Order: sequence, then structure tokens, then C-alpha cells
Amino acid sequence: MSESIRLTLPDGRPLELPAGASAYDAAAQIGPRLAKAALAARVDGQVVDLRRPLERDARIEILTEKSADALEVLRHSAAHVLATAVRQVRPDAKIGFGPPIENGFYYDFEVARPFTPEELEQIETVMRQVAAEDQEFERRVVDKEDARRLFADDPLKLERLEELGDGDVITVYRNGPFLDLCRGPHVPTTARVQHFKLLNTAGAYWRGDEKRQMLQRIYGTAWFSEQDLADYLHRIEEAKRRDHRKLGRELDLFVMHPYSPGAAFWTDRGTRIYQLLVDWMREVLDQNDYQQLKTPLLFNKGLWEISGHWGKYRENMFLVLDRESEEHDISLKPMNCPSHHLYFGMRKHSYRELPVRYATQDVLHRNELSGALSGLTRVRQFQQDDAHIYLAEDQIIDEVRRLTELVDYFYRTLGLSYAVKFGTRPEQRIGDDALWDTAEATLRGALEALGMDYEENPGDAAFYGPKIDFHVADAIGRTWQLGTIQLDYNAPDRFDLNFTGEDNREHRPVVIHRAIFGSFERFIAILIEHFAGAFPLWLAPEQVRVLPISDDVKPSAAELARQLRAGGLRVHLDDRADTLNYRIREAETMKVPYMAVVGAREAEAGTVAVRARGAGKKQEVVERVEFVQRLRHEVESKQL
RNA sequence: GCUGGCGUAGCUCAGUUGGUAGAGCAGCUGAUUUGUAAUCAGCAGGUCGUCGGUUCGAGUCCGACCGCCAGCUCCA
Repeated sequence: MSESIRLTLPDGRPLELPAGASAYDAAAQIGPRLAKAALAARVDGQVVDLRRPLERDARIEILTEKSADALEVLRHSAAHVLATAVRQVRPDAKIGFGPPIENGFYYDFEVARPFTPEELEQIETVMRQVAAEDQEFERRVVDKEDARRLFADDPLKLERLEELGDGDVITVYRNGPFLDLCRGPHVPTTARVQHFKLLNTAGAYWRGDEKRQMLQRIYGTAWFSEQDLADYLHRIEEAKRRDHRKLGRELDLFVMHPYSPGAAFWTDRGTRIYQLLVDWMREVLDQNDYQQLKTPLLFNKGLWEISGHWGKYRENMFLVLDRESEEHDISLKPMNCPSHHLYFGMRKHSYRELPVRYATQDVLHRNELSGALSGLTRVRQFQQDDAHIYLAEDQIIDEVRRLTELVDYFYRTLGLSYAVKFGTRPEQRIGDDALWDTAEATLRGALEALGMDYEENPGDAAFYGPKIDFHVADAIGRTWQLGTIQLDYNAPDRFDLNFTGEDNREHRPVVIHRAIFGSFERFIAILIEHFAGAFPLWLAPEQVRVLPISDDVKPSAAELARQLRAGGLRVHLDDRADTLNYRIREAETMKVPYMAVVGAREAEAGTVAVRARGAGKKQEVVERVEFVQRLRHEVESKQL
């Protein structure tokens, strides 16, 4: 009713404008530089178009390039620019969704034939034209009838439209020739979309449903400056350089063969590293009251019926033919949980024993879809550092604290930084709300008691209980979920697990599932990428053993290796001299402790490479000291 | 599994409109003795992922299968 509205700026200052003025007017009031830099605005917490008329009193913040929200707006607008260009190159394209995503944006199209790489370049060129034309993003509110007419040729948009309720405000955005059903907001004009690049195309199911048709998705990235764009593209390159699949081969850690997709051959070097991690884990578990078990690898379907896996999950298991029943009613185990539960149930337990902790590192198999396989991060055969802890409810908080400390110990020792995520009750779950209240409060209590920073992930828990996940960041900022601590109220019921309480009655324990490395395979992959191949060179300088080799001996590489071995060192004669040289330099720049000082000059200078002459070739001789010794050293020095 | 791309020597890659396979590095042999990304010469190494088709002739074209890569779905 009033003729003017009263805005409150972020610093608390008031600003009065005539009703119907826009955030742009507000910015102009504040200063011409702000008006020029303005991209969008946040009004009472909601991000809106700069030119959107303001109708009532509100808190207002002008968003410029410096605001994180503005980047999302830019990327969403970039998606529209992309669609504008695609419509020009392929007028038959039906439009799906085009949201901003982390680091960029995409847009889905339904087209008669997929886009080719050449077309992608062409589309990018057209996008630059669209940007140069400085088309204004116009917002318009329409009713459903209008919208149906406007998108009569876009079946995907119509489908979306019909899902909107009567109360929903339907908005469309137009820039130049392109019209989209879209909630917005957008930057003022297409000219703001300057620093972008189309990256790749891929198929994507309409609405993420594999039963629906597959659309063609175009991915791109967009930034506020050419420098940001260049930095991002550089990060992608860096990731490729650190890829564990590439480094795994170069450093001779593992190889794969088409006859066993999704399973690794670990080389001698790789096996040592694998085994060192296994041994380290076993030692620490010994000190932490774990029982370390080996359990069967094959189980009759009866077990999977109890656990609930024989239903839908069966297709993910490798089934084995039983020649007597002539049925595929045996399976390679895809996880250790049920075998631990069986084992627990095979004998009686007193409350005095609790918590009972079982750890197993058996080989597991999961029949992953062929298209999902990827290096060591998604495999069909792997080992988990798996443990299950059976305890009474009042022991949970203490146990979770112990577990978090254990996870922290392992990650910290390796120099991995991590983020903690707390997954709370999902839509589909078992157990009543009271149970979940208690379970979540218990886990949260443990996190708070430890003073840990954590992020809440609503709805991310397993259906049987809340969980804490540990995400590790690699050297270029990608994060990977490795460790997990999950409360399970379901399994004890299914497996009818009991313990005898102080009252001489049977009680149901709670189970905690936990893993620290996740799978050894994936963990090693992350280590390789995190340390960018300096991985095999982690050795504390004081552990380096110096064996003087006089200059005038000039032995062949093989001979030098023989001498070093005779001197009690583990020696690896490496045939990839150039690669290793490179890695060693990198280790230096990354300030990673390195190793292998051999020869009088090296001892003096503290350099790394070992050069020997053999058969007219330079070769590197690399000493390998047991990884576990280094870990012990780390642990001991930190505990002093 | 789905969509697209890819598969040539141990590795990284060339291979023009279909005309009996090339380079660098690594390897081997010898020469060189110059200390931290590349000394010289010679040699060897490939059923061009597999199978089938078109053709006088296929690494090149077509099909099926296998595998790898990106993404989707999945990761209980």
C-alpha cells in the first residue's frame, strides 16, 4: 500500500526507494561502481534478478563477482547461453534441464543424433556470438495455459510444467530467441557470460531414471575471469597427471588385464605397499582389543536370505554353481558383515565381554556394472579393513569416540586431512522415531564431545541407522569417502543376536560397522594421487642409510645393486630412470621426505638420485626401506 | 547396463581419399666415462583388441563381441 519501501543493507543501513524499484536501483543509489558490478541480489535470503521489482520492505544484499552465489547465477545463465546456441546449431533439439553444478553447468537435450566433438566447438563459437549480442535475460510470470502454449514443442518442459501445482508461480526467461521454463535468477545479460568452455558430452537419463529415454548432456565450465577459467582447466590437467591409473603403471605398482576387469595384479612394489598397510592395520588393531578373524569367502544363499541380500542385491553378487543342487545358490561374499554376525551368534556372550570387536580383511567380490568400473577406485575384487562391534546401547558413545580417534590416528599419521559428515535419518528407514532420536543424539554427542567439526548430511544415513563418514581430500581438493562409522539396529534382529546381561536376561546388542581405509584398493589409489607419486619415496631422512660407494669403482647398476643388497639394504633396480628422476624432484618440491642417498657425494650433498653406469647406460638404483618402519617411526615421534 | 569417444611395439604416439606397418623413449650388443631429463652406433621388437563381412587388396570401410575412458544409473 505504501508508496515507498524500506530496504536494509547488510551493514544495517536503511535505504528507502519507491515501491517497484529494483535491486539495481538500490545499487545505483549506493554507488555507480556497485551498480556496474552488480549481477543479482539477495532479498530476504533469496537470490533474485537484479531488475526484479521489489514489492515490500526487505533485507537486501547486492551480489557481485565476489559472492559465491553469484557464480551459480552466472553458470545457470551460461547454461541458457548454451541452449540458445544449441537451438541455432540443431533447431530440432528439445530442451531438458540446465542447472549450475560444482565448477560449471550442463544442459540436457533430446536430439535425433548425439553431438559430435566438432559440433561442440561450433556450439561454443555460437555461444560467443550470443554473449557478444548482449541479450537481456527477461523474466516473465505466466499462467499454466500460456506456458503450455509457449512450450508446445518441448515435451520435456511440458512434463515438468504439469508437475507444478496451482499455487506455484510459473516463470519463463527469454534471452534473444531462446525461451526457457525457468525459476531463475539470471545475470542481467548474456554479455556477462564471457569466460567459459564446453568440456564434454555424455548421455544422461531423463530425470535420472534409467527407464526413461537418454538425453545428450553437454558439460561446460564458466567463471568470472579468464584467470579463474585457466586455473580450473589447469586443475583438470593436474588431476590427469596425478591419476593413480597413470602413476600406478609408471611407478610399477599394479596392472590390470582385460581377462579380469575390475581386479588388479599387484606388482612386487605394489604388493609391498599393500602388505605394509595391512600389517600396520593389524598391529594397531592388536593394541585396540580387536579379534582378528578370517571367515569363509563362499556362503550358501541361506545366509543372504537372512541378511536380506538375496533379493535385489543378488544381481551384484557373483553366484557359484553348486553341482549337487545344480543351482547357483552359493555366492562369493560381497561384504563381511553377515559372516561376523553369524560368528557372533554361534556362541553365548556375557555383558562383561562387550564391546566385542571383530576385524576381517578378507577378499570381497561385487559384480559392479561394467560401465562403473574405474581403476582401483571402483573394482570387483577388493579387501576392506572391515570391523563390526557388538555392544550395549550405553557403550555407544565411548566406542564412537574410540573409533573417531582411531580414524584420526591413521589419517593424521599419513598426513591426510579429512572432513567429517554426519548422515541422519533417510526417508526409507526401519525403527521408530524415538530410536532414531536416541541414535542420532548419541552419535552427535560423541562428535561434539570430541570437539570435531562436522557437516550434517540430512537423509544420508543407511536405512538401519545413522552414520559418520570421513572424507579425505586429495592434493588437488577432490574429496573421497573412505572411513565410515555406522550404527546398525537392524542386523541384530535379523540375526537374532543376544548377550546375557547383569540381570541374567537376554539382551539385544547394537552393531557398529566401521571401516577406516574403506577398501585397501581405493585407499592406495587415494594415497597415490594425494602424494602425486612421491608415495614410494616416503621415508624420513634419518632413516636413510648411507652406503659409501667410491667414485672410482663405477660399477654397473646391477653390480651396485648387488653391493647394496650385500650391505643389508633392500634394493630395487629400477628401469624407469627418467620417471623416477622426475618423481624425486617432485618429492623435493612437495617437501616430502625422500630417500636413497648412495655414494660419497650424495652423502655430502644430501641429494637423492643414484647414478651408476652399466652397459653404457645411466640407471637409477633405488633403495627401499620398509614402509612400516617409517610409520612406526612417525608414531613414536608423535607420541613423545 | 545405457550414451558417446577410444583400442597401432613394454610406454607415448604418427599412419594422408583402402595399396603388403613408422618414430621417440625403454630393451639388447658394442663404443663413450662427461654427476642429476635424455652420449654415439647397430640390433631386436607389432596377426594394428578379437571374430566376421565388403573388396583384387583392410590398420584404414561395415557388423558383432571384449576392454579402456568420460558421463548417466548403481554403490544396499
